[in-house]
Amino acid sequence: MTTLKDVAKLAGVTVTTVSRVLNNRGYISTETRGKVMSAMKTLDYQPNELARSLIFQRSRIIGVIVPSIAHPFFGLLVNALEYEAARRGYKILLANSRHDEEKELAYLDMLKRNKVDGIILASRTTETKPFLNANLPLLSYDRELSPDIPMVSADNFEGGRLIARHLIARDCRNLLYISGSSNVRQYSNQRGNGFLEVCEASGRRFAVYETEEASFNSQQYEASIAKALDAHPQVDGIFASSDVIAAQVIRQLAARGKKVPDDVRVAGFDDVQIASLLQPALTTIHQPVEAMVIQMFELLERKMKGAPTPAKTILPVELVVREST
Amino acid sequence: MTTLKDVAKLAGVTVTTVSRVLNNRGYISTETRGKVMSAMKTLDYQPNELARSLIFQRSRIIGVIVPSIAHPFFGLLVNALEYEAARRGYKILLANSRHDEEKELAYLDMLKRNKVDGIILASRTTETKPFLNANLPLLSYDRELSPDIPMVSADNFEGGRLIARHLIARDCRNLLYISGSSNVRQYSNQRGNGFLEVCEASGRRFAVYETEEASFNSQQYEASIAKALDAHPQVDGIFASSDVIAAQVIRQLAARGKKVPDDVRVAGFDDVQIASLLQPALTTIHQPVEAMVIQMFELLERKMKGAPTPAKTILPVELVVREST
DNA sequence: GCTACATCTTTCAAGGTTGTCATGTCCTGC
DNA sequence: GCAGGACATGACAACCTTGAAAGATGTAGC
Repeated sequence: MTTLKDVAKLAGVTVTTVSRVLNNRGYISTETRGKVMSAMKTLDYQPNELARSLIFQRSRIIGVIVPSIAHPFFGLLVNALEYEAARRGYKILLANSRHDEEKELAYLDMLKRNKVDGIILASRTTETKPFLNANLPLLSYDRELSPDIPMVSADNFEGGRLIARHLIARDCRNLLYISGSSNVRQYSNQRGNGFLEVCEASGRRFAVYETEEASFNSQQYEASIAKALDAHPQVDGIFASSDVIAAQVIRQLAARGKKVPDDVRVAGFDDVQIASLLQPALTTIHQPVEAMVIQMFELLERKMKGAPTPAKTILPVELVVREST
Repeated sequence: MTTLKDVAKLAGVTVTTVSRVLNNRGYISTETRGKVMSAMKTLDYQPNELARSLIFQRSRIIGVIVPSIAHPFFGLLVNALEYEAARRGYKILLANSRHDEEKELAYLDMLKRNKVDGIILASRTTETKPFLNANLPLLSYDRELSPDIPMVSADNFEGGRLIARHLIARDCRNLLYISGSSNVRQYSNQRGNGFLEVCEASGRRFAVYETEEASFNSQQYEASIAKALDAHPQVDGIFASSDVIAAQVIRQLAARGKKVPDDVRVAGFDDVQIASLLQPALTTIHQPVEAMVIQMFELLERKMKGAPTPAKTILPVELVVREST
């Protein structure tokens, strides 16, 4: 590995001078600058970020904790996060908690040891104390953890209302909400609340089904969906709390001989890739991923400066009407 | 931030002694150990990995360069990578190249500056020199870059053969291969070669369609698929080079009034989540993600030790028969 | 001829940790 | 009564970089 010392020796100056050239600071003669530059080039010198981080007490690394990067929505989110991070000169250290509380805390420790400049938590912790004590710029996606931890989220409530109004406009009379799981702290539960509020106001028949915790983790919802459909054979409008669940709903409807959208209209949430790949393509709510990600960095940087931050930032969603309704 | 110094002061010893306790090295009296331990606890001390990395000249960070983490297959791959990394005490620094050669090289530099212990390259570079000169444990997924850069890949050739044989067994007479793109260096082109080899041997009619470079990047293949289907209205068996393309093929077949699998049988490749969510669920080739990932770390660790590594490691695939064939 | 200042470079300490070597005490064995 | 080892801790340099301060040179102004 070539270091400043090597460059300095080759250029016949001290390391400080090389550092000066590197950082364009203080007085340097054009002659010296030239010698140093060419020495850097011949040795293919790369500054050691570890050493710089140690001095500056900042690593420009952001830790991102997600349940699983294999989940299509988190793939979308982290993709945008990484893009915005690179644009702002940050790097992303990735951690998959697998919904495991213990792993999550272990990752928190790991990120602290690695002196990340901030953490974006998109996983579903129940234990908030360690995060509060972390003494690190921290924010969460879609989780209300504490007033001190700003949350960024899509307007789930409005999303739910948009879907309900849309299904009602399509003349659905028997509505059903199939939810992935209902962690109290998850702001995404609001999508159900918004949906139900409109249903209730409309005077139409509606029902709610929740899948079990375990099935949420494995993303296997078959049994719960079957139960919901069995209990409501007359249903003609379904709102699934995610596109993945909606896809499974459509499959099970097909197995029962029901056609989408003719017999039953189905909508999802998230607008991940499968939504447009399904046959019929899925009506869904588009989460403003880019806007959320930009907001996350704004908030993190504000926290780094010690500036106050809003407890909640809710960004507007969009109804995407496709073929399934 | 609490450092060794703080702990030492509180425990009434020197930093060396604290370091000793921390690393269980050398002689330490039980009394001192106790004092140090409790001091570490009260101060909630976390060793600074930046400083350790600087000394040990190893960061235990692995850089992973993928085209896009939003692509479902790379989501699957990176998920497994991160899991295996954590198991072995490594962390993952994520980089999305977005198929951009320039970004890829910028990321390489970034990873070098950050002193990663190794790089896993799952992106499609054409410029290999900088990577060869990187002087870093490096390996690639699915790309034959150079004999010095070990490649890990699924047995794409065999996968293509399995699909061809399966379609033929299902009595398809007019076969079609729709490929995502054909970068010469991509080993995954072998899936087409395997498919075509069997087609040829069978004496059946078959054809090949390639989507354009640009459409590969955006994952929008509509136009190419339409062209392929228009040119071959009599086709009854299609092998798409990825599940995402297969999904779009199924959509377009439906638009043309063709039923899958009754009129046309369709198979994909990768076995990502959509394969089982589609209606009908997709027959596909399962890539041995876990095995590949384990192999990648084995190879990286071998490279770190300076041990020789095989140029290619091809792992067996599996035919997953679902409803679309 | 001297001061004052601008220009250029070096010396030294620091960031948090670890490894080497030195120092010191105590015990065992002859 | 003392050598030789086991045990226990400390001082210091090192990893690579940066910043402050000091030193060195040149030059303009009086």
